[in-house]
Amino acid sequence: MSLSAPPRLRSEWNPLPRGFYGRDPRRVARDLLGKVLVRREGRTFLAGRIVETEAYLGLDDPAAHAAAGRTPRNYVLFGPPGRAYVYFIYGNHYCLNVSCLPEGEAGCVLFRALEPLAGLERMARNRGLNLPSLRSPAQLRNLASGPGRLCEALAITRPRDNDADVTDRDSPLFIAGATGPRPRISCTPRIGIAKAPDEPLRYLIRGNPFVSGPRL
DNA sequence: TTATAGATTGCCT
DNA sequence: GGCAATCTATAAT
Repeated sequence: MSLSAPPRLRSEWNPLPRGFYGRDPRRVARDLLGKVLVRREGRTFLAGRIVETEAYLGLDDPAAHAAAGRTPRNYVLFGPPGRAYVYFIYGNHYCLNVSCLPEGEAGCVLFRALEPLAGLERMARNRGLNLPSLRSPAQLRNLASGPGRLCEALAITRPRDNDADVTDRDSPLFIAGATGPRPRISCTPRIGIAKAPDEPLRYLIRGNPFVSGPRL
């Protein structure tokens, strides 16, 4: 299924350094594919391989929350790189981003889909699914495919997880590197936005079944 | 103070 | 494919 095999053991989840995030969001979005998003819930660890991301460029990107300038909602985007930006949308769902670019510049990457690696039972429960449904390939695909589903599976909410440091292995939310060959990547327009809909800023692992929406 | 759109999802026909 | 759910940020009055 996947060309590169991400680590499934907690001891091998080593956070990426802050410098990884202090770059152009397009580069970060592409390089995050294949990496591992790790969620700690008490003693339980949930993890998934990042298979789909979108870049949001900051003040000059009309589709980005940062385009409105710094507000109480989006202040994390203007802070140091490598922090979680969590927001609530459509009265129903949370979405997870990570801040990019040096402090003072507001770019970010939206996480759109995960391939579940660890804690699948807990994810299913968080999503309101029963455990037998995990045996259905379709249900398994839907576990964390989509920005809202991903947050529900990992129980990511605001304000609790907003501004979490994803470079700290003791954080409730961090991102670990991966070994093995780099995944094959496709680039498409972003999904679900009305402004700047044609910019090719969505990145995905080619052919991966956990990607949401058009797979290309 | 009121109105509206929104980086989504799931259920309906 | 259509649309309601349901809250927040921001724009308009």
